[in-house]
Amino acid sequence: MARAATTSDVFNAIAEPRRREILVLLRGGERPVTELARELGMTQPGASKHLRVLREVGLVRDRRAGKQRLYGLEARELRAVHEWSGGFERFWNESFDRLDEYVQGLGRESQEEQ
Amino acid sequence: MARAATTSDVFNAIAEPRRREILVLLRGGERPVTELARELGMTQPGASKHLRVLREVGLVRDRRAGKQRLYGLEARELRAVHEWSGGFERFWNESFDRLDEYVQGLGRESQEEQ
DNA sequence: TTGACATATTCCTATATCGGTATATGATCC
DNA sequence: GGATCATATACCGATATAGGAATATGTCAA
Repeated sequence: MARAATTSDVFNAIAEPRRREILVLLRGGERPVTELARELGMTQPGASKHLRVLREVGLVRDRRAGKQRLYGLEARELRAVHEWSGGFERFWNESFDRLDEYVQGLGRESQEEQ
Repeated sequence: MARAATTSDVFNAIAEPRRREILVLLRGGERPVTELARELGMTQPGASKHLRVLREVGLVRDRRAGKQRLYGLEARELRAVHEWSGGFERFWNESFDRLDEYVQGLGRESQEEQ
């Protein structure tokens, strides 16, 4: 078995950095493919292929506007990612607490050294 | 070029569902590989390989405990995921607003049909 | 219809999986 | 040391990329 398809999952879709960049750019409003490609320094086919993945997982919607096709954000699915990662909030706070203890421990040690 | 390494990024590491399951399990406390494998219905080498990825991106730490090696959560890096996805919060709310408008639009249409 | 512009798809190659099986490494205890 | 338990690694196969180049599809306008 190989890695799961990028279109199988929002988590897989946003694993690719360029796709995350696209999503961030789209926060600034709808855009055609060529503009996205230009702003991100990639080829038009490259951008098109990433947008296809994003569309298949529902992170992006498209609509025709004359000769162009405008892509826009459809962020609903990102909520799942936010909530899943939020389920670990108390653990990263815990980590920081442990870090604090560690730093205090260092402080005590340096006092003992003197 | 192929897909980026799973160890290149927290986003890539958590793209794999089994790895997300492992992280969730570890919220219940440290565990040895064999127990994780048993609880998730996968082989021991399978679990080991996933844990290696998680360790390389810093989502998991390990410590020896006698004959066993205990794996524990290191959730700090998940904060980045939470914050990144949180940057889209106002957009998924917007999406719901648009959905409301859409539903109201449907309502108007059905009234017009009568 | 033809031309021009915008976008999508196809074909290609190199690469990095994921899962399974077999095996190697490591630690503990006698 | 040797046996045993716990874990990691190596090897294999099938598969799904991501990017680049070339090309196909689609849309508008005259």
